[in-house]
Amino acid sequence: MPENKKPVLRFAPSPTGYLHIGGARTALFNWLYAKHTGGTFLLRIEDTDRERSTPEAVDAILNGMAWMGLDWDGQTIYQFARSGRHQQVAQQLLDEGKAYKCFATAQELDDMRAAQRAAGKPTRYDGRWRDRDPSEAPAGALFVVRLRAPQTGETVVHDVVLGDITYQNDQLDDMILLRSDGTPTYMLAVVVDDHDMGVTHVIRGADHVNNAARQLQIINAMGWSEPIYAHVPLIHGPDGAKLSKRHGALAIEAYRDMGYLPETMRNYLLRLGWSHGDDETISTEQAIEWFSLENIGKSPARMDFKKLDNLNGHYIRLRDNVSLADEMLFAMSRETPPRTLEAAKKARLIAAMPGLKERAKTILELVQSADFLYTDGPRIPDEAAAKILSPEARAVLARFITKLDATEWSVPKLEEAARSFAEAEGLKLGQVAQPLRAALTGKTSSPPIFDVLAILGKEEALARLRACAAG
RNA sequence: GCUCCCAUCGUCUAGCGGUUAGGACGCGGCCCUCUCAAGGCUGAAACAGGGGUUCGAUUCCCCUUGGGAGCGCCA
Repeated sequence: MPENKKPVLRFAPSPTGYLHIGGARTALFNWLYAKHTGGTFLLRIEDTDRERSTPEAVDAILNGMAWMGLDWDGQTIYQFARSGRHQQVAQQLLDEGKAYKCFATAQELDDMRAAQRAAGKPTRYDGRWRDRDPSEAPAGALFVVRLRAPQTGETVVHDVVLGDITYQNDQLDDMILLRSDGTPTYMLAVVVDDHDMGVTHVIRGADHVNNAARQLQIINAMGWSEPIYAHVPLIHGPDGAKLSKRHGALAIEAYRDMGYLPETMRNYLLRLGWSHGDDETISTEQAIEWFSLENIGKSPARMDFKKLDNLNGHYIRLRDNVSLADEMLFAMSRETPPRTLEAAKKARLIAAMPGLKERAKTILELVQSADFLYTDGPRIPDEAAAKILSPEARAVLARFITKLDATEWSVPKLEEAARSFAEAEGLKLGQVAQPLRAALTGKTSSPPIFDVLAILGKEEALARLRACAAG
């Protein structure tokens, strides 16, 4: 690329499924690099496989990008719409003798590969039509267009993360450019589109390294300049095996549904395969400032949900109370059956948020931990809370209610009341606080109990306590 | 089978010839404390193995082993 030109990046998913975690990271790296360099970030949907591409998948990818907060420049490019141009390039290659027609049938090729495999040989197209004249083919026979790839020498992929990767040309065969129905293959389409779009840097999954060599052959045949490659090692499951649905190759939106925040995902995915010294929690702004291709690691990484949880807790604590309430409401709206919250309860939720968000690792946990705020009336204690509410504890509560009723309803006064009450009763504060918590929230853990008292309000709090004390 | 890539605590990683091998998550202990968290302090925990190169290898080279990717008229 010209020295003084801004980089042009692209994310090029195929719409044959949702946007998974690996794709999201690839998109993130491209986006970050574009932001970092002031370059352009383009989105190209690789929908040349008409059988497998679906509009639903396109939506899933677009929605996933939006949720991740990754925006792109200009219009989304659909590869299929450009097939005319791809064919034009193939024709040019054909005209220049850099490509040729191959009349071998699919069955014929299957047999060829089976025989090669059986003989312990590499499975490669044997070039059977490379030097034959098309006139030798049966009249009207279908053909594919293949690249007349170099048979000697080597092709080297200069990769910023992996270094130079050298392939002997005799290890590479003549790849198909145009299928027998005349449609372009992925190999041709990527090269042509990247060239036409002015793409300078190709950041993509390491599952494409082998493709890079073949794509380079097309680039060379066309006399185009090669992009800078950065192949990012793949993400593996917790067991080190290939990421499968079972352990995390989920749609990026599944992470949203599990209660993770997009800023968490950006930070987590960034650190999975990229580093900046000892820095762990890196804001998106810092990431843009610091991101570099050189610091991408070479080895595959595994998903670690514990660490994801920890990071998510961090970002939950950083969020403002209102946006957190909105996240919770969104999560509740997706439950079956969906739940909603009236305005007064939402206000109560927001008031309680500072105490709530300190203790949650996911939005889902937040929703659960706040359930004592959604409705009025006595709580049904869970198992552990029921244990605390012994007859003695209820008696303590009954005595404390009288004092509480005469106390000014503010956090400091309430705490003061509880402390002096406990002292007078010869109890530890916990022996008063825990029954209070159990009666008020139905649980054994909650935000600080005097905050809970204050947020619930005198009337509601006393009602819950009276009901509990009465058994 | 063939081609290519990778290899530091359980996990994510720092390290770019000389370090008490650092940080983070998780795990243990202590502190704080009305619970649970958060936070602070602290402990255990790694250079896959073997050869070289070098005064000196976690670091450079080779082999082994172990992982992974690719080998479609899919992308």
